Formats: sequence, C-alpha cells, structure tokens
Amino acid sequence: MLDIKVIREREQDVRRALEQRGMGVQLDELLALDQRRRDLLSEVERFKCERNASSREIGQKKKSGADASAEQQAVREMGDRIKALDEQVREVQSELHEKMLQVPNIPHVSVPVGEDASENRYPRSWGEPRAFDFEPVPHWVLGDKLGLFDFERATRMTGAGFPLLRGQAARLQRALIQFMLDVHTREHGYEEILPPFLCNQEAMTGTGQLPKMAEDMYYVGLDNLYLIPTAEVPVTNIYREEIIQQPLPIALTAYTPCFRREAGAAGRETRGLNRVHQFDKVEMVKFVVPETSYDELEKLLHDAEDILQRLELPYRICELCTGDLSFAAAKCYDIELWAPGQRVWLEVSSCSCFEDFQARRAGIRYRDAQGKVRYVHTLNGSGVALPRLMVAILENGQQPDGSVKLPEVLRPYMQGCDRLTVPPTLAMKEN
RNA sequence: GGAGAGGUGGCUGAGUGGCUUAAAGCGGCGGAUUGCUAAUCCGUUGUACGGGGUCAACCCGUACCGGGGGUUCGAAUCCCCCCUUCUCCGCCA
Repeated sequence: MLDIKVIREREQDVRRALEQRGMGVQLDELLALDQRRRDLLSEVERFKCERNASSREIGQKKKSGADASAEQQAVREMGDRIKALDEQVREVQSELHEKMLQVPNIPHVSVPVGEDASENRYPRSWGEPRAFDFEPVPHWVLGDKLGLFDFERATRMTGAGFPLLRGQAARLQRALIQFMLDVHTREHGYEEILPPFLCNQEAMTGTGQLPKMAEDMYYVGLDNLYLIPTAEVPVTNIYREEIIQQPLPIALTAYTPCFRREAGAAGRETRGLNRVHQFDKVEMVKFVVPETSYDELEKLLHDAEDILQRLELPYRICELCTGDLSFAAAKCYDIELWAPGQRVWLEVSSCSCFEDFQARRAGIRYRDAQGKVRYVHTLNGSGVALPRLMVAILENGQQPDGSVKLPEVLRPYMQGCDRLTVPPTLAMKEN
C-alpha cells in the first residue's frame, strides 16, 4: 500500500510512476475521498472534545451534589450526532482503504521503463549451454524412460497440473530441497522456517495477494482460508502488526509446497513440469532497514544464483521493466534456466524488493537508531522453485542412453548416487 | 467438540464507572558521579490519525487496555458476540 500522504503531496510523481506500469489508477477519486475523510474527522473530533469536557463538568457537579440533568440531556443529543458522524467516517475510511489496496507499488527509479515482457533487460548470464552431440529431448520424454512422473494417474485423483513424482524423481526432489536449505542456512545466514501452508485473509492482504489475485488462489471456504501460493505469505506475515524488537536485517528461508490456480493460463507451456498447480519451492524472505534494501536485493539475487552455480546450471538474469513488474514489487529480477530439451529459458526465481509496500499493508515496523518507529522494507526471492529446477537438471544432464547425470554437489544428498538410470522393471518392458 | 481460567504499553504487573493524562518495576534513551569490564543517583519514555506551526527536535485535539457491538453524561472497568492462549475431558495421525 502506498502512503496517502505521499499521494497527496507528490501527486504528479505518483501519477507518472503508475502510468509507467500501464495501469490506469483513479488518483482523483482517492484524493477526494481523503479530503472528505479529513473534513469529517475534524468535525467529529470537535464534538468529541466538547463531549469530553462536558462529561467532566457533569462529574464534578454530581460529586458536589448539584443537579446536572439539563447538561446530561444536551450531551446525550450530542452523542447521537457523534454516532452518526462516526458512521460516516467509517464508511469513507473503509472505501478509501479498499481503493488504496488496489493501487500497485511505485517502481524504483532504476527499473527500466517498458510496456511488457518484451522490454525486459538481460544484464548478464552465467555458464555456457552444454554442446550436445545428440539431439536433447524434453524432460517428459526422459521422465517416461526413467519412470519419474505419473501425470495420468495424478489427473485421475486430482486433476491436470498436479504432478506425481515417483522413485528417483521423488528422491531427487527431496535431495534438492535439503541441499538448498543447507546452503541458505549454513552459508548464506538464513534461519530456517517451516510455516503453515494455509493462511487467512489478513495475511494474504498483507503481502498483496488479496484483493487482486483472489481467483489465482485455492480457497477453503468452510474455514475461510487460502492455500499459500508461495511461502512469502506465511513467512512475511510472521511479523504482521508488530514492531520488530530484534536487530535487522532478518533473513528467513522456508521450504513449502505452493498452490496456484493459474487462472487463464490453461494450455500455455503446460506440458510436463513447466507450469503446474502445485509445486515445491524454497523461498528466502528478508526484513531490512530502508537504507539497505537495494543492497540486500543484490545479495538475495546472489544467494539464489549461488544455488544454480553449485548445480552447474547455465542461467541468465532478467531485469523486469515497469510494465512487467508484479503488483507489489518496486523492483524485480528473474532468474531463467536454460532447458536444452525444449530450447527455452524457464523462470526459476523471482527476487523482489517491495520497499515498505507490504510492511505498510501488514503493519511491520521497527525502531530506528533514534527510537522512531518506521516501516521495514521487505524482500523475497525463490531460492529456488523445484519443478523447473528439476526440468533443467534432467534436460541438461541427459545422456544419449536416456539416463541423467546429476550435479556433483548432490551426491551426498543422493547416498552417493550420481545419475538417474532406467529402473529394471521399465528396462524389462522395453526389451 | 465440552468445561474452566486468562488476554493491559518493548517486557513483568496493578487497576470493579469520573484526579488513570494507565500505578510501580524492568528495559531503552539522556545526564551526573566514580580509577576499573560495573554500580549509584537524577531526568525522560507508546502508536495511529486530524489540525496548527519558523514544516523540525514543537503545540493542540481524537482514538487505542485481544477484536467487534451495547449500556452510560462518561467505560481498561458493566453487558453481549467473536478470536486467541493455558489446563482438564473427548476425538484423532
């Protein structure tokens, strides 16, 4: 959420910044509501001041035994007016609040201006795509050979887009989670969190999923809870409505499943594990003082990159332009892995700085050196998402015989196993 | 799911209708003093919103004692509903 005072005082700047996002925002309406709210507040507070004074007088009079029934009558009538005005204030306030929740964050000055993804920048990349002396195949072909996935049966029990991993794939996924958490906790200084996988409406509003993304989430109506689309939600909301007492920055990492309805995405790049409704992810979340947030964003990005470098997977960094930036972000880098079997780049991480946008919604504050209460800056990034990481490992590590050579660094996590091979049961079927 | 007991500031903890502007202590911040890794003494101490202002380190007002309603001239205090924590019982991986 933006600060209404900032909108009031720097209307033109805000207007320009939001236009760069390609979103029409009704600032006039917001400012009119704000004016109305302030007028009403002035009025009702004047009455309340008067009532407080009169009540004190009545108390004095009664104590000294005098009659105060005339005054009581007057104050009672004033009370009716106050009640009516309070009601109006509440209405205007909640309407303003609803509207404010719909306004996206202002992009940071360093964000390239552009209309859509075609104007994103690619400042750098890491690693050389492997040169194949045979034709690399997509991961779903490898999956068939190695018995990794069972999409058909998963569809029967749940529906399309809910992957079922078997045998070596399930174990590899578990190994990857363990590996990433170990690197983040032991070497990057994050505290490991295992949060709830369902959150309430307040938490979802705090990080910005609600109200705009409601139809992208799974909702459990009976209990009024949402399945988390990312660990960002429960982990960022750890400090909701708090003044954080411990020193900043705070760096947290969490493994969770993620649930996304992906409304409107049906049929697009949905083959295999490319885009699914349920997936696992290791997430990083930071709470920092405002002065350091963009340095922290670079560090966060490097922490995610470090995972991919250790896994020896070539990637490129994408700097999102204003038109492609998500609702709550002020700046965002994506990391894209090369998938040689499909000849596409797949997004495995999104590292964002939200400045005080989420903190303001969620009421997350700290005390600065002078003891003043201020909003923290929040950041988060995937470190990283599992399905597409799995895709890249499979497609990059594939051998002519259909087996998959695993990154060296995973060996301790795979009981020394260094490749995925055709299981005996499947091999027999082929012969 | 049932019964009982709780929820007060950064923390501990008083407070059963108006001198509560939330006591006291701890912690924090500022100062004084002291030859020793500290003690002692003094002062200070919340948040949000609105208004004013030499637009700041200030002043005025309003609200805030888990959340929401109600009673009252006046509510931390009385009443109702909800949330939540703890204990016991039931159910259960």
